[in-house]
Amino acid sequence: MSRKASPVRKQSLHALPTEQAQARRFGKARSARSTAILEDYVELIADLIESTGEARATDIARRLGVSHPTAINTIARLKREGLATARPYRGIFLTEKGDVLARRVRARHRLVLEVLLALGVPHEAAEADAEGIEHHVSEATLKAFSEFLRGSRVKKAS
Amino acid sequence: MSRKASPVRKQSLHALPTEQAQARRFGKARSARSTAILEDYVELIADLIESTGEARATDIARRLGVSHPTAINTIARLKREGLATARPYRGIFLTEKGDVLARRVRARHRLVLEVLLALGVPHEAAEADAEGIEHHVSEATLKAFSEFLRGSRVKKAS
DNA sequence: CTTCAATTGTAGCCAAAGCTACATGTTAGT
DNA sequence: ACTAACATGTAGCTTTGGCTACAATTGAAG
Ligand SMILES: [Mn+2]
Ligand SMILES: [Mn+2]
Ligand SMILES: [Mn+2]
Ligand SMILES: [Mn+2]
Repeated sequence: MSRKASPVRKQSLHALPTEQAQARRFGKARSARSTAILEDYVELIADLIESTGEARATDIARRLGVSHPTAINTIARLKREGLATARPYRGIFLTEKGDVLARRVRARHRLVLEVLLALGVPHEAAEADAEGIEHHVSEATLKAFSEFLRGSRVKKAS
Repeated sequence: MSRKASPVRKQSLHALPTEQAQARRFGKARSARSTAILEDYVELIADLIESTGEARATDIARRLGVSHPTAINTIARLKREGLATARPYRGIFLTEKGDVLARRVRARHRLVLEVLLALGVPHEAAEADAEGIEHHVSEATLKAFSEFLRGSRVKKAS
């Protein structure tokens, strides 16, 4: 490739996409990867507040399985990005923006999990995989997922 | 939470998993994230070699949408991890280990893509989302996916 | 055989995520 | 009121994955 004028151009069964298309796709995956952690944090903070009344930095660290300085660093990033605030020794709080994001992320998480379960993925694998997959699901895919679930719920009820 | 003996422990509709379970899940997602880029590179290198005869660093960079030093850096990591070798001005080559990984990754990529399409996700969204999702799909999920596809192929043939 | 464009490499920067080790602050219980 | 356990914060390090700018090498075409 490159300078060499492509010689025979043997076509394989799975042809490559154009450079531009492929770069666009990889770029989307990269940007999803870079927001994945923020999403996990706001979702977890919302969950903790809802189920225990507060979200403390150490609890967040333990649930994520990271050291507490790591959690504190990331929480600082949340603050910088206007997603959260903190009152020391009193826990972490979501801003309006953070709360909106948390709701979206939570809805997506549940939907992905339900689809995996509906496809017959065993419970624990579904839970674990959903934690990663959720960050890479576009609106279009979300819509397809919820329509698929509507369908399979109808089928189950018959 | 934390020191405070949990008072009423009001149960919500979606109870939290245990700390250990949740930490295990997040840990898996983190480790998948850290290998995602390696996987994309070996897959792309295999694709380029198969369809054009060689995989040059600049072509890889263009297709990924990153600068060429970034690609070269990551290729250095591939070499360090024993996945690839390079002959300057002659392209990148996969080691046996790299080739094994590339095959697995490619199979997974196709399967994820097919499942998304079967669920009714529009083509371009499916292609883009698959690029991210593929790195977070466990063996168990893969198995469920291929069984689901077998089912839907049968249904289509009826 | 020369040249010049393309490829490859190097240097040096940045931010994000992770870590350990240590320091400081709070508060629950006695 | 004290104090010890726990929460929080700080310092300083690493690796990864980005970038730009510049340098060096190669080889295709004239
Ligand atoms: Mn997640
Ligand atoms: Mn989640
Ligand atoms: Mn990918
Ligand atoms: Mn892929």
